[in-house]
This record gives sequence, C-alpha cells and structure tokens, in this order.
Amino acid sequence: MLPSSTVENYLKALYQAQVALEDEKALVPMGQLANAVGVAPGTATTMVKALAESGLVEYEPYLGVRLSTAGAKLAAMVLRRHRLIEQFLVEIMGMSWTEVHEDAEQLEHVVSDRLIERMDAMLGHPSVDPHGDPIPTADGDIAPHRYHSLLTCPLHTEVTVTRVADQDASFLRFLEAQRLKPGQSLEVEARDSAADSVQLLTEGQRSITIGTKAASKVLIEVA
Amino acid sequence: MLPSSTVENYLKALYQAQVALEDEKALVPMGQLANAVGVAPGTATTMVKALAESGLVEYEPYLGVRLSTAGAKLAAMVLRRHRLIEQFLVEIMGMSWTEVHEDAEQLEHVVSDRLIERMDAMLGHPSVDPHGDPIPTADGDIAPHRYHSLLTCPLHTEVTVTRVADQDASFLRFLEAQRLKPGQSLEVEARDSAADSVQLLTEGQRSITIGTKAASKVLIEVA
DNA sequence: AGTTTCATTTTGAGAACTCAAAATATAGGG
DNA sequence: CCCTATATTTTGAGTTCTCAAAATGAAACT
Repeated sequence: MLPSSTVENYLKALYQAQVALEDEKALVPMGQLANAVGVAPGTATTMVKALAESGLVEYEPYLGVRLSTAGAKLAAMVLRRHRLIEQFLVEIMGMSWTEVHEDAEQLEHVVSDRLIERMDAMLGHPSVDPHGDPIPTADGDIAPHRYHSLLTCPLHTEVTVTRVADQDASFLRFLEAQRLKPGQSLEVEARDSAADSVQLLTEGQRSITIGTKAASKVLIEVA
Repeated sequence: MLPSSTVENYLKALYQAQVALEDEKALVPMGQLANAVGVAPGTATTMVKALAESGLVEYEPYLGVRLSTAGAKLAAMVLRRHRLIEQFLVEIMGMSWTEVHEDAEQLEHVVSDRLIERMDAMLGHPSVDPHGDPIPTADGDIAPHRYHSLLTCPLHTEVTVTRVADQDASFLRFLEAQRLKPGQSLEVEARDSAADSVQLLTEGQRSITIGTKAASKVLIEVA
C-alpha cells in the first residue's frame, strides 16, 4: 500500500528533524513534529501511532518518535523527489531558487518514478539542489557532509556558501541581494555575541552585519 | 475555497462528456458520469448534489447534470493544465505522447499558476496538445474546431491526422506504429459497414485495415 | 513532598470521500 | 394499463485525516 501525501509529509518532517538533531537514534518530541507538519499535537499522536502500526516509525509514548529503517528509506525518496524538482525548476524552467520550494512541496507527492528519473538524467544526476541540500540517490543513500556555518567557521578566511538551511522565500531573497547564495565567496570579519551579530565581507568587498540566527542558517566550506 | 482534486475530476469528466454530446446544455446522465470518474453510481449522486450546492453544476434529479458557467470555467482550467503538461512532457522532457496521460492526470491538480504559465511560455503558447486536443487559454476560451474522423471523411482524398480522441496508451502505440499519429497523412480507400472496418493507405504506401470504433477516434483534416 | 507548569495523550466529533445494497423512479414492452 | 428492466437515489457504514478541549503524565521549582 503506497503512502498518502500526508504520511509522506510526516516522514519527511521526521527525517529532517532527526538530521537537525545530528543523531541517528534520537527521539523527536511529539510537539516538535506536530509543529513541523502543521497540525494540532493530538493529531500527531494519532498519526504516529498509525505509522508505528505500519512499521514506519518507532514510537515511545511521552518520549517521542524515530524513523524505522523502512520509514527512513521512504523519507529519503520524498526528499529526493523534492530536491530534484527544485533543481529542475531552477535549471530547466528558469525559476528563482527563492520561489521553488512551495511548488516542489506539492509536486513531490505526485511525480512518477519515470518522471523523476527523467529529470535526474536531464540535470546530469546532480548531487545537491539549489539550496545546497544533498539529493539522495535512487536507492536512498545520502552523501553526508559536515558543514560549518557563518557562526562556526574561522574568521578572516575565505569561505564559500554551500548550503542554506531555511526555505523561507524572503530570507532567500535577502541572501541573494546580499550576495550570500550558494557558490558565492566571503569572509567573516567579526562576531559579537553581546550584539548577537556577525559581520561579513562579501564578494563585492561590501561589509554587512547579520544576526546570529541568520548566520547559523548559512552553511559554508573553507576555500 | 479552492476545489479539491476530486471536485476537479468530476468537473473535467462532465466537461468532456458535454463536449462529446456536442450540446452546450445537454444533461449528462448520472451513470455515465460515475463511470467516467470511476466511482459507484450512488457516490456520483452525492457528489453532484454537493457540486450543485456550490453552484458549479445544475442538477436535475433522474435526468442528469450539466456544468454551470462557473463550473465550465473551472473545468476548462483543469483541461488547460492537463494539456499544457502533456505538451510539456513531450516537447521539453522528451517523453512519448503515448505515455504522458497518467502523469498529467496527477500533475494537473497541483501545478501552480506560476508554473503553468511558465510552461505555456516555454512551449510558445501552443494551441493543441500532443493528441491534437485544443488547449484552453488562460481565460478559459477554447478554439472550437469541427473535425471529421476516418469514419466520416471523403474517400480517396489526402487527409492529415489532427487529433486522437482516446488516451489509452496501447491504442496510441498502435497508431504510432501504423503511422497514424497527429501530423501524418493518409487516404481512406474503402469502408465496409458489414465487416465493421475501414481500409487505409498510409504515408509509407502501406495498406491497413482497422475497425470502425478505432477509426472514429482518429480525427482528421482534409489536406 | 506538594504544587505548578508544560507536553502529551485521550475523547468526542466533524469534514470529505467512498462503497454495497436496499428502495424507488422512469421508460419500454406486452 | 400493468409489469418488468434499467437507471438513479437513499441508507447505513467505513476510511482517512483533522480539531478542540479534557484528562493525564512528567518534570521542575519551592
């Protein structure tokens, strides 16, 4: 029995929550899942019990949920579809990387395998999407990657933006305007924990200051 | 309140049934609608009553249903999306016209206006899809066209296939193999109503015989 | 330990869609 | 005009997903 869009969304949210927790077997608390999926807490509890029944998650009452192996595989497929679609919308259809998320969110539940593999081929089997997020392979493997963010990387060193850990369109437009999208280079000049800020020197030699929360969402690689 | 996929499917089926009846205000019988949508008769009755409640159809108990102006507009939009998607899958993604129907059937309910208009532009605002079916414009207008089929056109006259009134993949593959897809030329050599057959001379000077039911689904234009 | 606070689960209910089978209406043949 | 065949509608029920609000568990503070 193939999973409904709803089930796919729960699994995807769970997958992403577990990645954020950086722990294979961490339990995601119910409230967090409900929040990520956008439903009331009680709804999440009900759904998770059903998912546990189908063997897609492991559920520990009052503690949280975690994906089973089967659930993780399914979630990886949803993510694969989502990210290939985003890459397709940007590369082939010429849309902006700031606005493709919502479309991909819908399409990910209905594109056939045939179509997804066609996209993958047309794109030359890309390994990351326009936000720098890794694209799982057809058998569910993800090339794992340890990232620094603008909050943790060394100062006065040239770094390249590789990934943005936020899908909010206005935030992405902000990054684009400030020359902070994946591929662009910059240096961190200073951090001020009291002011909660990070000062950057971007490609155009322009100096800008952003908050630490924003800085933590911009992942980079040392050049 | 935007229509669900289910509602869109009912409206689309109704639209196509009315076109087939060649009558603006013909009533589509319940059984036929149920059959087209693929649900039990009672289900169609229930749904149609709800649609009438929302003003999308006019329902006459025991006689049938007909789209309202609002319903027809909505149905035209679904058809527009479906056909643009089919054209996109064939022209841009290089898929076969025999296999795009199922994918389009799913995608038509989730592609955003933004995306559809992008496809339309990439395709150069096409007026027909790969099966020759006309694509409604963004304001819901369809260029109407009176077609002959291989069953009604003059004999011994060169004609061009313009449209195929069936989405079945195996039928489409058959047409392709016999050089009967939209754009190709041929002549009708003879019709035999007793044998229920039509004899054709295709582009490669090959003579083939097909049944009248198949012939009626191949629409043509006199060259 | 007692009590407040917070997250989680349970409960009862509803929306949207579906079916099978019983009841009823319409149309056609005798 | 009655009767039968066929289409349509009604009924009762089930699935999947959702919420609000009450009940309960766990944790944290005094």
